[in-house]
Amino acid sequence: MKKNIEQIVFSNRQVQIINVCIKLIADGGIQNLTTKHIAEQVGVSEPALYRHFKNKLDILKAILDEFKYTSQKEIMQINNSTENSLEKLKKIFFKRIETFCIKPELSTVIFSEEIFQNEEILSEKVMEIMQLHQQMILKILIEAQEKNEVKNNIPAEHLSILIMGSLRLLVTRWRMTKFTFDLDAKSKELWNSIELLIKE
Amino acid sequence: MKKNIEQIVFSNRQVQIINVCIKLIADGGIQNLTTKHIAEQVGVSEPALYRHFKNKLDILKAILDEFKYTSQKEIMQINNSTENSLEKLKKIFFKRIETFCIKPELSTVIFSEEIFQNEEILSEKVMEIMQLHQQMILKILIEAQEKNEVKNNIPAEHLSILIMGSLRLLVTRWRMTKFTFDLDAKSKELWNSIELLIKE
Amino acid sequence: MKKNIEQIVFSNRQVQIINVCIKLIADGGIQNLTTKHIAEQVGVSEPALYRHFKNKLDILKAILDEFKYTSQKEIMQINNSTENSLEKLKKIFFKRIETFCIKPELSTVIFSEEIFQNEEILSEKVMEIMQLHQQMILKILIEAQEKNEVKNNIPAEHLSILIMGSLRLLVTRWRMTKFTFDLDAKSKELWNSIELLIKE
Amino acid sequence: MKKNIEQIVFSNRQVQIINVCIKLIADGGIQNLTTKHIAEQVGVSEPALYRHFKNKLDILKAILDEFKYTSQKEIMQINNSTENSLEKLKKIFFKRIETFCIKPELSTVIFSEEIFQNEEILSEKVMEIMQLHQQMILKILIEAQEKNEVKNNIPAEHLSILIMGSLRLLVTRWRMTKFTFDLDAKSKELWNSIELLIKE
DNA sequence: TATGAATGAGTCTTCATTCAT
DNA sequence: AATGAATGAAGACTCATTCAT
Repeated sequence: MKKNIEQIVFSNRQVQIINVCIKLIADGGIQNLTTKHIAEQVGVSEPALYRHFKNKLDILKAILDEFKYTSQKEIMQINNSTENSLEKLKKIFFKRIETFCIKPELSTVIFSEEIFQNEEILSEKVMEIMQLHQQMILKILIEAQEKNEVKNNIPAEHLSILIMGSLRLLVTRWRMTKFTFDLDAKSKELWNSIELLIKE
Repeated sequence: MKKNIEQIVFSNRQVQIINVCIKLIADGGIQNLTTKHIAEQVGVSEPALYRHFKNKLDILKAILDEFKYTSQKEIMQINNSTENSLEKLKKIFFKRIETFCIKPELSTVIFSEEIFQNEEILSEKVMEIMQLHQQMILKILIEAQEKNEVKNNIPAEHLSILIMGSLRLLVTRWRMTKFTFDLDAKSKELWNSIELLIKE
Repeated sequence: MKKNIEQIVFSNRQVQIINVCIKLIADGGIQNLTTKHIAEQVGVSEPALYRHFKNKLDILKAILDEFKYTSQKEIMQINNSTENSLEKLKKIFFKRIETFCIKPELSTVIFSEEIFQNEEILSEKVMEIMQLHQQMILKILIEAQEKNEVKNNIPAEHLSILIMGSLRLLVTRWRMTKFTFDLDAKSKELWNSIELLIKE
Repeated sequence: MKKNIEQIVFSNRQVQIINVCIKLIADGGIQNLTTKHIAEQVGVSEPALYRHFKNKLDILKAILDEFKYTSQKEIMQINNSTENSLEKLKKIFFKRIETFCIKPELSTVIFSEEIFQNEEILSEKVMEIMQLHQQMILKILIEAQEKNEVKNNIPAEHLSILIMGSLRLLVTRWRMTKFTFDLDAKSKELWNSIELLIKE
């Protein structure tokens, strides 16, 4: 919010590599992300990867930058709309769900902070992404409480943890059951319950 | 619940190795868990490890088995007490928090399902552990609803996701901020809010 | 005879590796065939070997395939000639001797079935090679008996064992005396005796 | 013949270890002969083996010494009998077959000179054993030729190669077909053919 | 832009052997 | 006579990366 959103431009090949990497991590964890596997999946030789990224670390950075950029844009857009606060929260909630429905592998990568804890620079980026969401949701929740759209007797921070925590856990369960249930439907039901609970 | 709890006995050395491994994973992710590092931290040569575990996979299995065994015991004990249902939930909630306060590294390992997704047998164990908790909490929540200790207009499953999801997210934030805030205090506040929300 | 001869193409490096391996086995047995030694003798690093063969087993397979292919070709060629049967036998006999004279190390590898008994797939290949020779020699011997070139009162199978057995033992002695006698000369003398014995 | 036969005394445990080793080599080649496997099969711990043999090399020496001692005794006995020369040859021939019939694994070890070529001291012992047999057979063959029991127009050395070579090959085939044919019967038939060929 | 060949550093694991008990 | 614990050396193989073409 403080920093400007940096426009990121990736070449087609870079985007392809990023997506292949997300899939590889989703499939077999960070240990599955080897240059050999990436090259195989992309359909080029290993050295070719180095034309597009300086090294493996740079690919991981790119994954996070891409995600950060996209979700930042989405969140901003929702926040700048004229809807009421509760509606904004709902939109953010479902935007995330939508992202994962479209690209399920992403959920594995984004919610596995462990993957990026090896490198200072990566774990910082993960923190940034988490805070980005958290602060925006907190801000909107406080607005909502001020406008009496949401209960006042619960600290906004706790509401934020409840909402995002349950979103994360639902997605985690979806992922662990190999995406076998309908995340879209389940998340709508969950949101209804959340609304019921937090609304004044 | 269906299966009997299997008693697991690990030698001193095995327990030491298990703990070293948990620390290594917490420090630098699964990629940091190499036989070289384990041996260094334990203070023996690499081959010596193979006297105590068949191979690396067996150590990871042991970590999960240990945790499963311990939390199963705790949960059973709480469930068999004569307290009311809400009190039981609270006890389970704080028991988990306590476990992580005592051994913070464990939180990294236990909530990073990604670590274990490489191997079928490990991800199955992770699923078992998750289901163990989930099912017990669900059961207690339903009892609580029947006894009107907890709101009836929200599906128990959603309440379960809210409770466990927020617990997980709080712990995750604690971990990502390098254990710099007082988890014990924060969790108590969070629980108060949860109670406020879900009580009739 | 039933199956077609499969053309095998090995790169220069592959051929070099194969030959180095044959030498290493001849020098110090299968226990001497380590990736370290192979790499040293080839003059590359150990990992480089894996660019040319999937693993060590594949190198051993290649050794046998190469030999099988070569001797199959030779035998076929001799068999398809218009010479009389005894002459064919002689040609096959001396062809094998010639092969070993040119590449003495090969004798160690080829007659040491023990080397390959570790792996099902290798011992099968060894069997194939043995049967290939045996069946052809048997066929020619039976023809020879029918044409009265060779004694009829001895089963062809026994003659085959006598011929191939003595060839093998002569080569084994040559090998065990570190190739110090003139195999070429000795084998000619031996063949004369064999002819004297088996001719009508 | 020149040297005296050295009496060798092995303890029960030593004999057990020797036999286990022979089986292990027969089963999976020299690479299968590890202290771990030996200990497992004997039913003791690895260090216990070192109470009975100085090291692994000493076990291999013992295998060869045992075999040498036994066959030396047998051969001497046969040679000292009053039978005619051809009969002696036959006895030696069948004595070896009998040995293998009783202890099939031995055939793998004894005819796989490659196993012992790693160590000078072992390959020397193998040579000694081979020469022991060869020289005795040669001596008897020459006697037989002098007494006109056997053809004179073939060098005794060639007859020796034919006899021992075919014995070896028959046994090798028996071994490679996993001892599935009746070696005893087949060897009798083979000997008949040999006699037919070499008798005057 | 791409690749075939290569490699130093490191992976997990097994080897024969020793030592204190 | 035997073992539990340990280890230096070595085993096969993989890693990310470089370089010449």
